[in-house]
Amino acid sequence: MSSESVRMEESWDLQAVVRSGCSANYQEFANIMNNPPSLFAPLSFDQNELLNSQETYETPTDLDELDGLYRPFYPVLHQTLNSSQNNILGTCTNTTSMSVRKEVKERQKVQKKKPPSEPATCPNSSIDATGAAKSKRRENQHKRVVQHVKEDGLSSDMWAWRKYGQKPIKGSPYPRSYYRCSSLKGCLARKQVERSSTDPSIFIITYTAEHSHAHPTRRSSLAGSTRIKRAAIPKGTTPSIEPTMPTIKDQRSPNFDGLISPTTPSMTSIDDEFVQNLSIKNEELLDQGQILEENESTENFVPDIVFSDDLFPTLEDLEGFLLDQ
DNA sequence: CGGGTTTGACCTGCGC
DNA sequence: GCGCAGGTCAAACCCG
Repeated sequence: MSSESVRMEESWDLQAVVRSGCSANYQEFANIMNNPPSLFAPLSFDQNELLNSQETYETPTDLDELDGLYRPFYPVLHQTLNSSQNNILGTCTNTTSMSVRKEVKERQKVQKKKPPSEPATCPNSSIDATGAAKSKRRENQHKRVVQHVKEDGLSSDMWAWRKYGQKPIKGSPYPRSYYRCSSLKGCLARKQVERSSTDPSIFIITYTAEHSHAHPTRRSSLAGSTRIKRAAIPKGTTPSIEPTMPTIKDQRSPNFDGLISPTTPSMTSIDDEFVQNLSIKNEELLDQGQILEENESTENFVPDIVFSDDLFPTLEDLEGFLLDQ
């Protein structure tokens, strides 16, 4: 990533702080400014942390419990993609830093302070027609899958998302962005993306509700979906947020330029192109020496899926595995 | 013209 | 009941 893009990102984050007026810790923020996150740090999960956490921190590693819940949010490739972007050549990482751990713990504290609520029994669930919408809203909030990813993992989900809002979050210098599924009108799937306040190199993605449709089949099948657009910026204003990335390559965000992502908003099935792009990206990462650095602590880390040459000596093997999922 | 982002306003739940 | 914070809406705008 270029220094220019770093500056751009920094300035947008700063604007987010200034404009939102939230109580940012400026010393901490200054530290962040002085130590910009590595964009190519490996994508990761902290397995134990996520396993230990409560309902709002479900993760793909808790597969037994989560499977039914998790699948609707992710295409078959989700887990493998995350792993592959990260570990495709057999590198495992304990991704989540201690600071993120701390953040999670603190959030858990907040959660515990709240009276326990049964996910199945929504307080608003037995009311009138207007209450139905509220009820659904609340219910959606119970179905959450939280994921921590590094920046280069942000493009790893294959649904098409449309941003519909952004809010400054108390206690965090970074705003939270809200996305809804744009593949099909009426789809309730939601996605929130926010940067970790304690480890800016990590993004916290929260999926809520379920997709009410199957994946669009191929990118070419969705009219307009592959168009790359620049965000509309009203006259007299400047972008106030970090370059939000999720599935749409944002042309204002140079750090995504030149990166061949295995996914695009509407790309939802495994095909030759996907496998090829996966391979290309991996080679790029290798060339740039961006595969996992060994100095990350690996304590508590249990890899979910490890990709290696032994497991998948050829792309056909990998593709076959992915198709089986 | 369709589909994307931005952003202020509004709605809702929750804690005090 | 009030205020805060999070989530959503919708108008304005942009781009191909």
